[in-house]
Amino acid sequence: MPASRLRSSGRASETMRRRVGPRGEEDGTGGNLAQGWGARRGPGHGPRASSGAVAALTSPAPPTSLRPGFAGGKDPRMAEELGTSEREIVAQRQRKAEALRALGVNPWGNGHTPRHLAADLLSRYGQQPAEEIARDPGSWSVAGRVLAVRSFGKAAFLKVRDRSGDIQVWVKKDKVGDRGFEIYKLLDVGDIVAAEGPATRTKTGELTVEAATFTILTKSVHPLPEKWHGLADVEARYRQRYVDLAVTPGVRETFVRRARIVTTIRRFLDERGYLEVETPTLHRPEEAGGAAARPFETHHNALGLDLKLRIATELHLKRLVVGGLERVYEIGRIWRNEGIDRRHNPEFTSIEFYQAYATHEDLMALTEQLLHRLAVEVTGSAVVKFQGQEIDLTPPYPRVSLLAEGAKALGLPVEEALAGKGLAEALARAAARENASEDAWKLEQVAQRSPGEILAAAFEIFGEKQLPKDRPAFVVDFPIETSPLSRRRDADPRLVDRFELFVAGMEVANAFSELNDPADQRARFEAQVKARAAGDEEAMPYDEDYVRALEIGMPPTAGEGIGIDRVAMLLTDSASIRDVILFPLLKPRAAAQPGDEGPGGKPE
RNA sequence: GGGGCGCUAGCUCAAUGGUAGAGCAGCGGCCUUUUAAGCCGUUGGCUCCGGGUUCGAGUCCCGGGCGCCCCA
Repeated sequence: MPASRLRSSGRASETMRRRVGPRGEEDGTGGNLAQGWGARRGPGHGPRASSGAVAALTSPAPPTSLRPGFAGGKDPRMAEELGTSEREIVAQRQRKAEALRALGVNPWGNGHTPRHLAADLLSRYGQQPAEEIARDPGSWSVAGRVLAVRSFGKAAFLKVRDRSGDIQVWVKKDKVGDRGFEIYKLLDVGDIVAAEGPATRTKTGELTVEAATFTILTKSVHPLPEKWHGLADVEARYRQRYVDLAVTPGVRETFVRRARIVTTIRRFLDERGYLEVETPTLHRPEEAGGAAARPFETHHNALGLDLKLRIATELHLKRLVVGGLERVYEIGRIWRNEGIDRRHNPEFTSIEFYQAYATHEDLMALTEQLLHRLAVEVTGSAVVKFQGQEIDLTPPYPRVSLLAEGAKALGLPVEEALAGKGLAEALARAAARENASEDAWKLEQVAQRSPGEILAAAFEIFGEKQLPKDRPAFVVDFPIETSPLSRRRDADPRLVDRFELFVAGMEVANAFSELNDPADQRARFEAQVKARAAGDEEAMPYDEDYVRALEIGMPPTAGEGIGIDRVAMLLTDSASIRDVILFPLLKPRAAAQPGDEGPGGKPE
């Protein structure tokens, strides 16, 4: 089987670079899909803002104390007039929170449930003109984060965002009353507010809730990024994704799409009789996960057991096929202890699925259907735009022979290349040709390996860049050496029945007819063990239990892995995998070492 | 691991080696139909960190940190 179902991110190339082995897979987010963000709160709980007044009365002063060292002669009462460094802004806002308490409003209260969404107003009124809305303005109860405030003396327009979109709220003193307006005056951009009132359309044409009641539900004490440019600092965006999601256009949509991708895949497979399962993420050291990758190591205390985080879900899933679950899939997290770049994050999500009585050919057709459906359901079109390139995901996808293209790149006939005849010389020539490039180094690295591995490397270096850019392509004809879990091809035992799907230069899927001959599997594992002994840290361990499972008998099966993150990149036009992972792994910021004098710290 | 680029106010960005600035946000004032509302006034700085050169460093040099891109 698929030695490594693909990893969502084109690790394949990396893999090949290093050792031409199987590649990984990935997995999906576990369990529940995005079901909705719905509010699950029940009916109102108790009183709101019950004891605010007491607190307020007893704490009118805290603010000033928050500003150390600012004795500069200003009236402490007017502390608000002091500066606006972040610390000062926080202090100001906390003071406003206290003022809210004095008004009987708990600045971090609970118990309010809006009855409508921004989108509800839009679907009710659409483009109706003001006069028509006025005939049935209703009473709309909305809540959300304030993203902008345009204020006038006794009125203001707020841009409020909830999970469905944005809605303007119009706060007018004569409508919300004195108390409501006092509350409004303590509002800052970033606060969560609730408003209720009739719908209207303003002179400028914007659908608006004209608040009859207005309150602040949650005080935000840190200033939000500037409204026009938003958060541009990439590092800040990843480290404070909550801010990024709140203010950066498109970020929410990206993750909504990602969730849709996962649900669509589930539906697609469920419709075809697949069973979703969950297999262990903690593996014993002697277990082969099913990919070529270095694992994260961990330890179970109570059992005194060394464990590793899974690098693939493959071998467990195939055990389930042995057990009679003929169509299974798992969407879940995979960990690989590798470098980080635009296409790789140490933890990522894969889906692997296995279907008994199917071949890799069947999976090619299935993959085409799935990708097409994902594009249509998630983006609305079979033609997606990725980094300026239009890519048509309408089947069928062309097939490219790794073997033929690899040999061609080396200037050798296929048979000679596979036999290893003249390979070394051809490789040397190719390396020389690539002189200026770093690829020469890669070619040298594989020079001592088997013909199949050399051909795979040659394809990776020369062939991948020739793949069509305006549509996906299946790469087929993989050498057996690169695929320790794939079924040997009946017509040519030097090859396996495997394919990889490339889109936009990324390896998006990896699949094969599964190897179910236990004796062959033993031999493949032995070869892996040898490779490991020879220094290949990504080679698999010999998984005795898996071979035993094959001895029980696995029906003829085909399996595939798809990198969810890469599909998400493709369908959200994201250049970096970090843009489709909510909390990508980053190095911690230096924790300033006070005691650290550093070099030259001493006087002499 | 190597190379390039970046790091200045809460945010987005300026600043021939010579007093660290603007816009937004904030604060005060005016303003009950705004759309980056507007007008007047105003506060706010460990210029990523540590050394060095210099009369003088955000700027030049060395070392370090984090990030991005390319390469490995």
